[in-house]
Amino acid sequence: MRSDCPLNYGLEIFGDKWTLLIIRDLMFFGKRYYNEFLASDEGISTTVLADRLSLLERQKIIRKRKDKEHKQRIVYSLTEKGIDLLPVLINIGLWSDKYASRLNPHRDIIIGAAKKDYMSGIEEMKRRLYDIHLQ
Amino acid sequence: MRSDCPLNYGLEIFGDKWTLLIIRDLMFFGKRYYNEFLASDEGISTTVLADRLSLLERQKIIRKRKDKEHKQRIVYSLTEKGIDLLPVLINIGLWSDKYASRLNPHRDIIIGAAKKDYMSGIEEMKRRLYDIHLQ
DNA sequence: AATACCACTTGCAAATATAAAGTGGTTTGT
DNA sequence: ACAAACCACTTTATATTTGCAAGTGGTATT
Repeated sequence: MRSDCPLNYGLEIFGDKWTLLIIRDLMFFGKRYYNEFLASDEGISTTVLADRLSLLERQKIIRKRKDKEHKQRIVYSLTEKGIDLLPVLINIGLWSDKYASRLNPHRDIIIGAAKKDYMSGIEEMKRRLYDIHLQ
Repeated sequence: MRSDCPLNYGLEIFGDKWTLLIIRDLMFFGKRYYNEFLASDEGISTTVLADRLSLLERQKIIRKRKDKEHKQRIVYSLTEKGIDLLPVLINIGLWSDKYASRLNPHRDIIIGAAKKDYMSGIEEMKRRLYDIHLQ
């Protein structure tokens, strides 16, 4: 049910594991194509992926464009609204890093980017994401 | 499917709307009892509430205790692991506040607490939550 | 002693999410 | 030029989750 809580607004949109994993892939792993998302370690299904991409596009968190060279290929990228989710993802990552086992390969990409210099790290990452968004 | 990504660890646990709404109720609205959670605006069902409380307890994000005066009454509170989710919730709230309509009554409680002085606000709120946790 | 309250649990229908296979077009390789 | 492979999805069928109503075994209130 919808409510007037601002937290609930966000949770209605991305309070779902798969949605946030797609945003993670765009944000930290530089993925852009449908089949790149499909290949993620968590094993998202085509149905769920299509559903979430369409939801994210309707919410204007991501943008869909056709690749200039390959007509059948579609390029996804984060909008400003999507890029603004970086602090949310970073803080989920920092929390997980504190409470999960440290032995994993993705750790350096997500946590290393944030931990040492949290705010300036976010600014730098935002700039890079904007570049991709605007190119 | 489980993966080695630190983000995924967190999402496996609380990457679910209802779970985060319960944490919100504990964190910002001072709720402590089963029927207080049931009464939230979003209308959680008893089945889902019982399921999520048990999950959160198994993950040691919340703690269950019996009320001293009323034996049948059970008091829920956030553990340190739960309190450490504050930056996640705050940032979801800040994002929602930026992109949702501003006309809602919960806004001041969540956003007002964070926006003006973000870091020291978090520290103060953590202290209050620890007091509840330790009492 | 009866009634109300408490934190759940159970049973079941309905809604939702998911996997597996298929579709129609595009590009690649020969 | 033609077949095979690739692309981003749909469709179909099954599995899971959810909401609802009612019930449970206690405890507190009147």
